[in-house]
Amino acid sequence: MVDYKSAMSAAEQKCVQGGIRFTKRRKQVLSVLIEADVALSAYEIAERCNADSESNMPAMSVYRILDLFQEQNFIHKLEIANKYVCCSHISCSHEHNRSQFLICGSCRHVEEINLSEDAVKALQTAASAAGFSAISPQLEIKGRCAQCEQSEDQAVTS
Amino acid sequence: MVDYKSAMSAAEQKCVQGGIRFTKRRKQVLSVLIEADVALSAYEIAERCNADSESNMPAMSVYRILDLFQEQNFIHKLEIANKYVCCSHISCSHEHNRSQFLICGSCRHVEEINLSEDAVKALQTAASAAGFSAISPQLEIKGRCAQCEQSEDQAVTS
DNA sequence: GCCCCAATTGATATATTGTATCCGTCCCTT
DNA sequence: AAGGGACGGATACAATATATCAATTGGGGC
Repeated sequence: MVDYKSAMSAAEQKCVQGGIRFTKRRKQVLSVLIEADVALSAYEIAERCNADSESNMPAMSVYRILDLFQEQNFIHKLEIANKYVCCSHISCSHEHNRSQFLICGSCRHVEEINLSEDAVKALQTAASAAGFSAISPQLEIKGRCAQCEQSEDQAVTS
Repeated sequence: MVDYKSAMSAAEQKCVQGGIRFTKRRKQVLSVLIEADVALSAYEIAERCNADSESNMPAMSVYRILDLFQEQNFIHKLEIANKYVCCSHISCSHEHNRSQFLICGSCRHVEEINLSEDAVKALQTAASAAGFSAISPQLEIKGRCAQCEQSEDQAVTS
């Protein structure tokens, strides 16, 4: 995952540089995403914000903050799962424009992977041939995680 | 797109083989998807079914029929766009287990493409390394279509 | 032909995800 | 201190999807 302190301070720094406030609300949301070991929906984020404190985080605010964080490249939205994850490179200072996610079609478990340059180029070439000028640097691939594969095997053989 | 008559008769035949009825409702939904030149949401399908006839197609029925059609490989669900398209190989008799879609992040326009075997293999290899036994044969790639790219250029330069 | 059973559809409710809008508040700049 | 823009509160609502149970239909065996 991501180191909590370095991620939070990196985010704060980037906000300051961008003329954006790193408010209490925003800290809450980012904290939840950093500490989560799974992808979370907007409403799950709101729940977790409200779990241990008196704060009442409305889902509306979560969506607004998630939009902002996506613009700032702090997080990724997984559109196949309708869930959100902290960018694993949030504390890096260099640019990182590629990220690929494997999403289990059964349990929605998410893994971030790194594709080879060649694979990405092949995708881009195919896209260009179809008139798409650029593909998203973020790729979502649906599959089946090892655990779900195993439990299905058991179900079949039992 | 897909030839209407051959697609409908192929679907009917496959239903019979599978012990499934190819009912009026199901014909309606499949017709709409074959004749549509774009991906449609479930509620858009319901609207189109109800547009020109007295039939009152509830969204609930559309979802049920879409589920069935996905099992039968008549259609694909584009999870990034929450829309549905007719499988371009619905009238083929051979097996076809791969399909890849480009989805424009701006206008949600969809193109079906064919990736090279090598590209698919590269994806599968990366997935296996991350513990995913198999990736979905259906890949969705978000990008930007030529038209949206152009209109954004105009917006920037104007 | 008739009856039964399973598949299909109808009908209704509700969950989940996301957007629109308007206003109040807070903080920074001047 | 005042003006103004960024931020959040509150509310409503749109869009997508699932759950559940009852009614109907249609095909196969008698």
